[in-house]
Formats: sequence, C-alpha cells, structure tokens
Amino acid sequence: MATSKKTTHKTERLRTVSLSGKRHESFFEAVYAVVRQIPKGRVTSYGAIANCLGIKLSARMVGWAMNAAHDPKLKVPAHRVVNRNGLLTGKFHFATETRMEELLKKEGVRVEDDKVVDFAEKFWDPARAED
DNA sequence: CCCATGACCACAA
DNA sequence: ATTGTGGCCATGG
Repeated sequence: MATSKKTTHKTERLRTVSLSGKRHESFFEAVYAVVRQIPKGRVTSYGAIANCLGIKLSARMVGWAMNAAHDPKLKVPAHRVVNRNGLLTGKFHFATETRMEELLKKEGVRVEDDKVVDFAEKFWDPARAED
C-alpha cells in the first residue's frame, strides 16, 4: 500500500478533537480541561489524560500541552500531572526544581526521591471519576 | 519537504 | 529490574 504519509492529515485531526462527544477548539484546551478537574491532593498521569481524550493522540502531546500551560491565567495545576511511574518528570520545567514537589506536599501528597508516595492511592483517573 | 526534539508509554530482550 | 526500540502528534529549523 501507499507509504505516503501526509502531514496535513494530522493537523486536520487536531482541530477537531473528539473527547467524550464534546468538540473542543484545540487539543490544548481539552487537556487543560481535564487537568483542571484533578482534585486537590490527587495526581494523574500524562497517559491517563491522553487516554481520556481518546488515545488516538499521545501522552507526549499532553506534556507538550503543559509546556504551553505556564500561563497562570489558564489555571492549570500542572504539578498534579506526573508520569505513569509517579515520577515528577516535569519538575525541571517549573520555576524552580523543587517547586512541583513543594506544591504537592502542600496538598498532602508525599513525595520521596522525586516520586509520589502511594501513587496508586493518590492517582486520579480522569476517565473514571470525571465529575 | 525532511529532520530533530519533546514534562510519554508499551513492549521485547 | 534495566536497556533499547517503535509509536504517537505537534512544532521549529
């Protein structure tokens, strides 16, 4: 079969992201919407968010979206998003190295060695308890 | 248009 | 358990 991959196809898909039957203006907004719903004292993973959006995308893009979420106006608690390992992989992208960890600790999330303690308990699945 | 990178994830050895 | 590779989509040079 044809091995021609058209980049135009991808861009088109991004414009209309179908998540839970709702159409968002952009992929980023969709991600923000999910992250904002993460309860205080809980965390989730990039993959879980991507999964909630319809898996078609990729966990990488979720992280990329966070990269653009630095605007405080967006009110995106990026510190509650860690990787599937419970590791604070994005801590280096915050104002300071310890900022993410401190924010989590303030919410009652214990962090040890850049990793969320009792990650399984603190984990919040957006596709499961999306309220 | 081709190439390289990225706050990831899953699988194979 | 650790390491390597592929896939995923977007963005920038």
